[in-house]
Order: sequence, then structure tokens, then C-alpha cells
Amino acid sequence: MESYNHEQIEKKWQKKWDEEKLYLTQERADKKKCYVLDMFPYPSGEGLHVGHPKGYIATDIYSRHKRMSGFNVLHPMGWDAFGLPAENFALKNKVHPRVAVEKNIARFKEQLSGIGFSYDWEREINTTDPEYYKWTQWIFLKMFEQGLAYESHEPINWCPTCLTGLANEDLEGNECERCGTVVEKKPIRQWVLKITDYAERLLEDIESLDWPESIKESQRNWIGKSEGAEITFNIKHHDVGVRIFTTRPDTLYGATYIVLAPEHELMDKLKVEIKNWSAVEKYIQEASEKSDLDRQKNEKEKTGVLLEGVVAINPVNNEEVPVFVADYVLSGYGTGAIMAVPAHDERDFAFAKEKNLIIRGVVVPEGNVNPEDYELLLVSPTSKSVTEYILKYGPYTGTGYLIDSGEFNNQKSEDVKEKITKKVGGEMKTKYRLRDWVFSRQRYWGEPIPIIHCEKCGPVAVPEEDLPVVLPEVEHYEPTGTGESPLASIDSWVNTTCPTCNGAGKRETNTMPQWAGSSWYHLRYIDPKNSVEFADKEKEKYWSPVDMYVGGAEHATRHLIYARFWHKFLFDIKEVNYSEPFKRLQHVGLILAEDGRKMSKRYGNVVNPDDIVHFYGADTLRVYEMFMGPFAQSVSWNTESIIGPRKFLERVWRLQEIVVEGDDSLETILHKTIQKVGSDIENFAFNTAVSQLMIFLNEVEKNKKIRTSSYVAFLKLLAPFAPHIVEELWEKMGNTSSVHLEPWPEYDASKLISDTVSIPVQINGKVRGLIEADFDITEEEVLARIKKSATISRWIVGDIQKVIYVPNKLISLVI
RNA sequence: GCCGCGGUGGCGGAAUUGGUAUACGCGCACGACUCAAAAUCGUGUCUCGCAAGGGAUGAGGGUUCGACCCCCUCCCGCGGCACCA
Repeated sequence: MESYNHEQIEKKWQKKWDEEKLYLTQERADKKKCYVLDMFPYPSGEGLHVGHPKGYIATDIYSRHKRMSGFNVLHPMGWDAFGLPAENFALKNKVHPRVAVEKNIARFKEQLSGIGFSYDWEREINTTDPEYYKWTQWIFLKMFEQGLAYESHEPINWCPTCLTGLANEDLEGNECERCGTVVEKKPIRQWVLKITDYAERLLEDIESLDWPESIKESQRNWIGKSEGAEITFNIKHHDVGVRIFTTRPDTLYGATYIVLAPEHELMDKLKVEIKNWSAVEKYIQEASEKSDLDRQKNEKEKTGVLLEGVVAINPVNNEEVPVFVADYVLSGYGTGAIMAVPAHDERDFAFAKEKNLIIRGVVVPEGNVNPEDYELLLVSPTSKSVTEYILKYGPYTGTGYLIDSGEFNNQKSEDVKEKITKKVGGEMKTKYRLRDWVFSRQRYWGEPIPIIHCEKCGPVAVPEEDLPVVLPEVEHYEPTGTGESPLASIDSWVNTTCPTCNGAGKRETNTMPQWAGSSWYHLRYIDPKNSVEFADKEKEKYWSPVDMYVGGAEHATRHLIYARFWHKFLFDIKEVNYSEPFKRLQHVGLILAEDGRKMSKRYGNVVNPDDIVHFYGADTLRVYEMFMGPFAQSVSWNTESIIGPRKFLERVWRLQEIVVEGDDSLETILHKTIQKVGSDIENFAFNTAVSQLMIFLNEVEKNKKIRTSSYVAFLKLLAPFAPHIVEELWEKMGNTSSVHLEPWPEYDASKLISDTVSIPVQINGKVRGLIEADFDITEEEVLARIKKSATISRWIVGDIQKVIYVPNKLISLVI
């Protein structure tokens, strides 16, 4: 027997599979489909490190297993090549982004091909291909048509390093997610997508998804639903009122002042009324200059100014209350105005204390109160005593029974929210934290937004037949920093005619963000070459939705929200059949460097998969990465440990020497292995699947022989994990077609049970011995055997009071 | 602060979801083969103890014949949200 030469074997089969187009996918009515998708990579200049393929290995194993189990599997790959990373790389290396991307893709592809993935490369897509982004632009126009894409001049987050506007999702705290620079607020014209129209559905449908709880939770937090009421406080001697938003209308009787956000529109209208306008104006000015960072730093410190001469009226009791402007109220949320209830809200309490304002409690806590103090409340539930209590302990933000609330006294706070709102003519309202998606970037390397600006007609959609609007060649593609994209300087491209009136028009020069192309790419794989329609309806119906989606958890509140939003929109305009794109999602845990840090060129700790493939082989790499630990968990790479999987494959290689005809001794373990490997793959528990394969191999070696049929079954179980070595061994058995087209072995449930069992004997909760017995031994027999055994029965001192027998598992005696 | 996930040998991690804790692998130690080394194979490897036994799944309590698993109170790590009314 020649020794295991991984390099030769792997090259041989990769070439052959490719030539035979083994993994080509077509729609087939006779088979159930399974769509297995990886989050496609940005082809960055650094190339793949050893962590990138982890997810791809998992989906490859999953796909191969599904194929062998009779499914028609769609398993494609492509490139998310627009956006800042690609552009920044190009700028740094002084090459055109298009050239850089082409080069990087070639490099990525070469690296991937060495690992033996079963992608259908005929469906390869690239978001920067005009034939691809034609449809990205098309979707944008459909949204524009429906009023979901609109122009806005609101101040947005601006990264002073990347020189572009950003969406909320592009921030980490208040830093640019790309470069870590603290963002500024900048008022520039921009395109915005109305994702907030979908907030409720995006939230509701989370429940239907087979996704990790942590990602679902992140999305719920990101959408941030809260239910409350909008209530108007009239302003004395004035015909306008202040519309406030509160989640606690039940505390309306406790409202002792009103606060407006500095940017509130009422400020201008009340200008003449406000006696101390210069002070107020100064405060507003200062607030606008404060960065978000300053605001957060001084979270505890509440600042604000009283609007002298302005008095609001609490609609529930006609009480006159003062009005403040303070930056602890945010203009972007709710109505930008609140009623302040210092007795029952931390922030209002802090502000009231600072400014010495009235604090009036109207809700009595339910339990959990210092008994002495609670007595104070119960004996005399008056404003005074409650206020004393609150001053002593701080605000009570829970629910309870109302006091000092007129007709609502003694009712539970939860029960009166709607009643009180109704009484004052307010309205129950639901608010979301989610903001509309700032969709324009002032950068070169992105999809041009297909809009033409006309002085007469306003923004006009580029007619569908004129798509794609191709990104023009440009001499300088560096960002300008002016709020205009580099495209603005190409007059010949910018100046065009208005499609509506044929007058002079100017093209929109902003481009789309990084996330545009990836928001629908899962659909492009279904019909990757279609240039006449978005996607063939029959094909879409056949493949949709994605059955298994695998990628990093860092996309929880970015790509995964955007893609759900676009998909729902496409569902609404009847382009797709399902309202959710990704039925099941697994997230892949990072592979960290040996030093526990992220792998990065910067730290010089990158392990290149090419080296591992060359030295240990792709099959070893695959088995190792799956064996390292639970799939979703991060683990540190450890080149020392990779020897384990390598030795395992070498031992598998030697197995061919001990294949015999007729030997039944491995039946039970074989069927257990078939069962466990299959269910583990389905559950993404690859580490225990590999471990079970190792256990089986250990048993075979102990047995010193394996019969042909068991060997065949074992090879098939290993095939998804180590496709090359198995294919070689399969061929050596005399087979002429690929093992990867073979059916997955089935297990026989009756053979899972071994003839004998060993039953631990517990006496008063401690294991005192083992009873080796035939399967299905009765309780009486076990007890008899215990009595016979001196080493066990010596522990029985006194009467047996209770016997718990779990058949074939355990017996427990209580003395 | 709120929410979610987690904490098991020297290391990565198993444990059929309440039934022999530490599978599988790495590392380490010893042995075989060898002139020698590598490779390979074998044995051992949670801890205290000569042993009989005892103790241990972040800490402490509880439920149970029996708890890594369920309940309560804490501690630590990771992730999301956070002046969102």
C-alpha cells in the first residue's frame, strides 16, 4: 500500500470534479430542493485566512450530506465587491477598484478551490457586474415608485475619515464601523429608504424564524418597539399645543412639567412668547454643537432652560405646568417632547432635583418596599408622604395602584393607560427605535442611484429600459469630502435629459451603500443570467426560500435586517413567493489566532489556508476546523492540534488493508455512527460528528478487521467531511462513479441496541457497582444479582426503603 | 441599567436534556520497535489518599432516590440596546 499523498489526491479529484461538472445544479421536479447559502465575501486584498473557510466547510458538508440524502441542492458562491473596503484598498494601492476587485476575486477563488468545495460555479455572481447591479437599481426604482425611497435633508451621521454619510447601522456606538472615527452630524441631501414602514412586520416575523436566539434578540432590540400614548398639552393663551409621547400615560396626574428637545419646531413658533429667548437660544446653540459623545459622557448631568412666559396645561386636571428645553429629550424619537413625571422616571427625577421642581407620586409600588416606609404610604397616601418616600428612595418606575389620580385611584396602572389617554383625547401609539435607512454614499465605488434631477419635474426615475446606469470611468475616484460624490465632476455623465419633459437634467451622483447588493443576492443565484426580468417566476418558486444560511453574527443588525426588508418589499410587489428570505440561519464562530486575538495582517498572526492545505491537506483542514469546537463558538487556531485530524485520516487510509468479507462484530457501533453523524450534520454539531467517526475507527482498529459493507458505509459518512481521500479510497475499491453521488447510508433502529447492558447500581445516591446483564433485564433479576454480589451488597445496611429502576439504564436503592 | 448567551481537566471540548461527569482530540509521562531519532503502536493521565474511600462541573443554598442539566441568591466572561420617555 502506498502512503497517503494528500497533495496528489486532492489535485486529482478537484480537477476531475470540475471537468465532470459534478456539482452543477438544475431545477428538477422529481427531487426536493435544498438551498444552502453562505454569506458571500468581500474579496479583500488580504486574501483568505484560515478562519474564512470555516463557514464554507460547514455548508459544504451540509450540502454534500443533503445531496447524498436525495435532495436537489443549490449551493452557490459569489462576490460582494462594492463598497468602502474594496475602494479603500484600491486607493491605498493606487489601482482602479475594478482592477483590484478582479485580482482579488481571482486570488480568493484560487484559495477556495484548494479546499474542495462543491459550489456550482456557473452561478457565480458579482455585485459590481453591471448585469447584476442593473437589478439592484431596478429594486431601488420600484421602491421609489412606491414612495419608499425619498430625498431628505435631515442632518445625518458623517464620517470625517471616510468622507461619506452613514446609516445608523454603520455605526458602532458613535464611531464609524469601518474606521473607528467618531462621526459628526452633517446636514446633507441624501436618499433614504423607508425601512420604518416595515418595522412591525420585521419584528413580528422574527418569531417564525429558525435562527439563533441571540440574533433574533439583537434584531428585536434594534427595532426597539415601545407602546405608549401621544397626548396634547395646550399652551396657555396660545392656539398651538405640545404633542408629547409617553409610555406611561397612567402617570399623567404626576406630570409636573414639560420638556421639549432643543430642535423642537415649537421653539420657533413660541419665540415671541419666550421672555428669556436669548438664554434659550444660547442653550439651543450649545446643544447643537454638543456631539453625541459629550451627551453620553455627561449622561447623569441634566441641563436645560425654563421657557419663561410659556405655560402648558395638563389636560387631565387642567393644572398649569412649566415648559423646559433640555437636551435629555431627543428630537428623533417620539414627538421630540415629553411630559415629565419625576416621581416615576429616573431622568425626570434627576432633572427635577437639579432644578428643584415639584415631585408628585401617583403610583404606589406593589410589594418590594421597605415595610416601615410602605406604612407611610398606606396610612396616608397623600402627595406629601409619597413625595417624601420618593425623595428618600428615588423614583419608582414600576407599576402598581394609582393614588392622587382622581377617578382612577386604586386601579392598577396597567389597566388605566388606555382609559386615561382616552379621557384626555390622546391616542395610543407605537414607536420604534429603528430609523429610516440612509441610502446614499458620497463615494465612487458603488451602484449609481438611478435618478435624474430635473428643475421642472424634480427627481425622476431613469426609465427601466435604460438600466443599468453604468458607473462611469473616472480619473480621480477619491472622495471629495464636500458632500458630493466624485461622480459629480464628470460633466459629460452628469448632464443628461429629463426622461419626463426632455429638458435638461442632471444625474444623481450619490452611490448606494455597501449593503445594497447583498440585500437581494440570494435571489440572483436562482436565475443568475436573467437580463429581461428580475427572476424567472418558476425558478424562484422552486428554490425560494433559502433553507440554510450561514455567516457571521456581526451581520445581525446590518445585512440581516436589510435583506429581510428588501425581501419583504419584493414579496409585496409579488416578485417573490415568501415573505422571509432565510428560513434557517446558523452563525459561524470566529477562528481567532493562536494568541487569542483576531487574525489580521496588522498583528502578523494570520494563518494562510494555502499553507495548511499544502502541508496537511484540504481534508485535514476541513476535519480539523469542524472538530475544533461547537460551530457557533469562537476558538483559537492551534497548529499543534491539527495533527489529530491528520492522524485520523492516515488511519482511515490504512483501513483498506483490513477490509474482509463477513464480520458482524461492529454492527451496533456502525448503526449508532450512521445515526449520530446524520443527525449531527443536520444540527450543525460537526465536532461531535467527527468525534463519532473517530470512535468508530478506534473500534475497527481494536477489532482488527472490518467487513466490506461497513467499510463502504463508513466511507460515505466521512465523504462530506473529507471528500478527496474518500473519493480516492472509493475508486481504489473499483468504483467508477463518484462517491458523492452515492445514497447516504441508512441505519437500522433495531441494531442500535446492543445485546448486553451495564447497569450502574446507586445506593443512597452513590454508585457502588455495575451489573453486566442481557438487554431488558427485569428489576427482580437486577435485585437478585445485587444480592449475589458481595462488593455491592455490603453497602446495603438496613432495609431497602425504595427502589427506582430505569430499565437498561440504572437502578437506585434507598436504604 | 434592561435583554440574550455562556462558565466542566494542563488545553479544545463531550454528556442521549434529570440517570455511571470528564467521550473524542491535543499535550504530557512511561513502555515497545530502533544503533539512534522521527514516524508508528501500547499503557497511563480531574483531585486528595498506601488503600478502603472521599471531594470536584464559577460560588452558596434548594428540590430530587439521583442535578453540569430544574429553582433561588450572588460572582465572572461575551454579545445586543441604552438620556428612546
